[in-house]
Amino acid sequence: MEPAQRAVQERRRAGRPSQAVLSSARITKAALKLVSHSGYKGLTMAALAKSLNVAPSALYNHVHSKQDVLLLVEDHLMGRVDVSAFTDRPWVEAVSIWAHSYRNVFAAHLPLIPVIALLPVTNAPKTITMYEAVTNGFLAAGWPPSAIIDAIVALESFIYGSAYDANAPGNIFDTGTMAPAVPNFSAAVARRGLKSAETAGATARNDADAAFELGLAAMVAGLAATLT
Amino acid sequence: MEPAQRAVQERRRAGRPSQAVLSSARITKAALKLVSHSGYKGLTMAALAKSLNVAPSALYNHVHSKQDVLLLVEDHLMGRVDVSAFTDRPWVEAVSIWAHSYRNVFAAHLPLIPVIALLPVTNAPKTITMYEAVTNGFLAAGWPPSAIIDAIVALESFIYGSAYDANAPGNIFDTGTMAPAVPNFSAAVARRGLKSAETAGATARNDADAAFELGLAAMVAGLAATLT
DNA sequence: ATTCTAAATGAACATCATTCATTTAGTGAA
DNA sequence: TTCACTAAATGAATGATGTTCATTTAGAAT
Repeated sequence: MEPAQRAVQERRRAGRPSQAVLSSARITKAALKLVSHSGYKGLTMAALAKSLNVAPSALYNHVHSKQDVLLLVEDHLMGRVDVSAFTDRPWVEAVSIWAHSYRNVFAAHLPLIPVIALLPVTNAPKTITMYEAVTNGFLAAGWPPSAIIDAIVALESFIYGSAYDANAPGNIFDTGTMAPAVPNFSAAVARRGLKSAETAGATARNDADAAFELGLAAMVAGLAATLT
Repeated sequence: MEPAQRAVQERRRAGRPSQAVLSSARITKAALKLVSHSGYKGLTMAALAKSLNVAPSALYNHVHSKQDVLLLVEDHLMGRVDVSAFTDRPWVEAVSIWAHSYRNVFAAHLPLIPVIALLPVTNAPKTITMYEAVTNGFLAAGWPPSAIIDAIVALESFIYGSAYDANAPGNIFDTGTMAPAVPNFSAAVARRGLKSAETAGATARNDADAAFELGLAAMVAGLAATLT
């Protein structure tokens, strides 16, 4: 059998191969595929190595740690966040489109949120590019440069928290045996999302979506008000 | 030596002791002390057991998992969140006081955020009590019950994200070698927080605080506007 | 007296990320 | 050409950590 058609089961012999087997891009794609199949619980260095037909220790020639792998995945996913509206739509609409896209992408990748929120963007080119597009949208809308980053951070904070909330179970506010002790909260939970005349046209598909729409509209309106 | 004055080094012999050594309350307090001394990295079941002068396996007679320990700690900390303003202050001010307190408490306990955001409150009495107080404040301000939970969830989402951001390193937006490729973002980062005439009176102690104040004011104003 | 349950010990496990010695392939300098 | 150096692979070992299980002991219930 030709080396180029090496079967998955065959062992490669020790030593540097003529053609490099691994690369950041291959590791990123394999990690993403692994996550989509088995979730983040399935994303272990051993499983990642196996999916690349490589020994686990080989990965460490390309990344310093598993955190590095997560950063690669994070940056790749950031390319899926839709910033296109910042070039041709009004600021309020563009922010909404961006925020929805951003939340949707990372709601499916919760374990990356600490990575995005805490690690410098220095080695995340797609992330940096995303920020440039957003910044341009803010500038075009007349935002003073000194306030833009704070506004973006505020919106991102809400987006990250909303990504978590999108994964909350339906019974998250179940008060159980304490219900009689907290009647007003229990009643509010029971009435959550009941259509009123005003909200009859709303389109939220579930509770988490409704909370996200409400909070996003509020923050965007509040931020827009600080501009005038 | 009396059993009551047992030294830390002595081993207890196997078998059920006359007086129970462990309890949820003791485990909670020991976990909290451990975290305050060594952080969440230091909160291992082995270290927790050692601090209680107990074998690690003994903990599992009182909690099902480490997640359970985190839930105990989370609920205990929720008692530190200040909801007092909801009884005697205007809604806008009360929400601000509550949100600041909430963020400050959990910014020091980041690993608990997934626990709060994803686990049912059913076994977290202090958390439930906190929600009742907040709900009462919303009701007193004239909020319709059907909208209260969504509003609380939206605010909490922002608070959780802001707790993360409060732990971000100072160089989180360092674009490094990509700076020339993203000039507007880099400039906005450089100008972040520069005092303008309008913000000259602001009191933010650092960038994260400034973003939190901006976002909170925006969301509170936006939410208040939906009431009228 | 006997049985059952709760709560402790201590040993063992399984899972993981990570490190290290070793091997092999290419590259650049002497 | 030779030699040294670096890059990239293997495979074995390590250390940390959460968790389980058999066993022991104490008190409560039958």
